[in-house]
Amino acid sequence: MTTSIPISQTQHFNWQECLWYLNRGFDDCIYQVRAGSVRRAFELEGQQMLVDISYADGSLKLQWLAGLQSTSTINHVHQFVADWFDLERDLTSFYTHLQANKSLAYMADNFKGLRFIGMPDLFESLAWGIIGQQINLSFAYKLKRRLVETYGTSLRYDNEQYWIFPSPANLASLEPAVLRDLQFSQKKAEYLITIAKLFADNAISKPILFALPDFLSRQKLLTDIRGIGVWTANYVLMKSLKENSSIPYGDVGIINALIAHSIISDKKDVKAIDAFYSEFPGWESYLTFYLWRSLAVKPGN
DNA sequence: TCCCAGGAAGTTC
DNA sequence: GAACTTCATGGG
Repeated sequence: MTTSIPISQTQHFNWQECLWYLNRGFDDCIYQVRAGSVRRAFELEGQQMLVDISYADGSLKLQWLAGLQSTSTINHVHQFVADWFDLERDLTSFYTHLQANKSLAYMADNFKGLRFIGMPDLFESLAWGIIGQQINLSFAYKLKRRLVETYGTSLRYDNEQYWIFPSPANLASLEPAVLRDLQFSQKKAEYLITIAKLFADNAISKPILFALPDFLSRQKLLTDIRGIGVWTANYVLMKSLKENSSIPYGDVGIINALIAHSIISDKKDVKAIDAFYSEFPGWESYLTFYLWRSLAVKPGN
């Protein structure tokens, strides 16, 4: 059976752009992009599900290939997908800001309809942030795949295997040495296990973060955890909690994109970076995402 | 070989 | 506090 999720502001929605970003040359083990659709497995209350997501007539269509459709599973997956593709955003103001900047105006056309691709699962988002620290993205995706294929769960459908990110409980009891075998550094192994324990003990969760009064208090809760600095905290707040004004300071990708657009000339010029971002109040996270998008090049473009 | 990767923590001055 | 050092390994 198929279910449907409406999209706000469909004039600023381009499904092919979103799919292209998902499939932009990195090997993410957590979903599979096909022609016109993406497939992803979910797990809720011990139930595994597989959903094929496509676009038609102003809404996303979810075809349930496997797993139980109940009120709770449908609600869970719908909320996840709406967050994943930022379906409720109105980009009109963002594009106005882009067009006001000579160097970036092209993005409002070239990337039109690309929604912020989020990571709704907070644990996955934090784990991914830690994995991605200071290593190139190709290697980071390899580490993620090894982690998921060793400690995650999966389901088979139509001769394909669909992986589900390991639960905190499954990682909390590990020794760092077994992650070292997957080529995690000692520190990343320790960080990841520590965070898995915090999740397993319910010391951190989306509701806990959302209950805090503002951005800085959420950031502090995260950076007080060993292994999470400002970069990781702001990355996660942007990708998972949909903070609009989060800038992952120090991000190599952002710096390279700003240099490529002749917006800064020195990676240490924090003042120039802040001045640039101040042109996009409320859209700092989107701007960051579009800068990352600019680093990936479409064949033929 | 050398330098860089979508950093963080610890140490030194 | 700013500036190094260490971690750790793939990729160009």
